[in-house]
Amino acid sequence: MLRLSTKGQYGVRAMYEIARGYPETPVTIKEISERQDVSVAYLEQILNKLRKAGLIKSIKGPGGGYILNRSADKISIASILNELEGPVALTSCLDPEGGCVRVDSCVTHLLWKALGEQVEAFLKTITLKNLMAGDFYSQEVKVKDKVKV
Amino acid sequence: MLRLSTKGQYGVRAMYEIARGYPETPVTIKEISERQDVSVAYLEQILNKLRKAGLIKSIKGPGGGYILNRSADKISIASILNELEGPVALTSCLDPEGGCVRVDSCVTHLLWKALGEQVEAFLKTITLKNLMAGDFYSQEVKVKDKVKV
DNA sequence: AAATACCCTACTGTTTTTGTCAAGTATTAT
DNA sequence: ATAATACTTGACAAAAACAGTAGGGTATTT
Repeated sequence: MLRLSTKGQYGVRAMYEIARGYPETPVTIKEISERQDVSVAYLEQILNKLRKAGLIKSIKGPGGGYILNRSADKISIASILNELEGPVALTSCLDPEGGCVRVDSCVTHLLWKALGEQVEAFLKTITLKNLMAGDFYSQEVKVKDKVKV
Repeated sequence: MLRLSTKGQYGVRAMYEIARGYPETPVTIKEISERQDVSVAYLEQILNKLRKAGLIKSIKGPGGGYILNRSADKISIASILNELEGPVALTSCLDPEGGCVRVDSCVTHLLWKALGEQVEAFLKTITLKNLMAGDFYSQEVKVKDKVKV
């Protein structure tokens, strides 16, 4: 259950490669493609979104490539996935645009909401820098002491 | 991102209805269908899985229906979702059957693993009883202090 | 002006999801 | 017995989401 799309996975891995070049060396799509074994065309789609979101910037022409727009410790995994897959919304009920017709009567509504918040909180605490260092400080993600309906 | 399938959602809601009848009254599919607005045919599939998993038992014939196999405080949301959607496996990498060809080189492997474990831990702490009471004690789900690769 | 490298949109095959349908089996009440 | 109730099972199909390709375009450097 709860599979992450390849877009999200590849996106994080691509960001990891770009982070490795920061702040000096732009990394080309081709390099990312080879190192992470993802097609250039597919990466183009992914990096485009991340660029538009302001996470990375691109430099055209020879010697160009992609580079982080801010330092690795300021880019969370959550911010990457949010751009590529949208916000965590375990049910259509919880889609940002709303549309839950049963909200009040839906007994599980708050449950999914709490779980979503927990996931989001976790992903926010982990940055690209953490990923590169290979250690995840999971600072006690606490959702809520008690949620009473 | 991370959408839960309707099967999982309906499953939890169906279990909620069945829990309401426990331990006296078997609840029929028809009743669940009406109260939760899910088709009888679809519920049949879902309840069948839950029955085979031993979470509920069925009583045939008039006056029959479904009933919990153990008390509501002994059935976690995790156990329901696990039957209907399989274990949390955010990437194919983490599928129980294995098959990750890159494990060592995959920088994100541990990240997804940690997140999955966090989700699973959260869902395990919440039981049908909690759901019925409407309060989720989220007892500080702590993943790991520090994971060093 | 040639080479490099990003930019953008459309499209398509596959897989998963979300159900429906039809025919069956078991049990109870009369 | 038999009719009514209710669960059981497997096949199937429409629709949505996913994963990725293709092909042309634009900007920059040497």
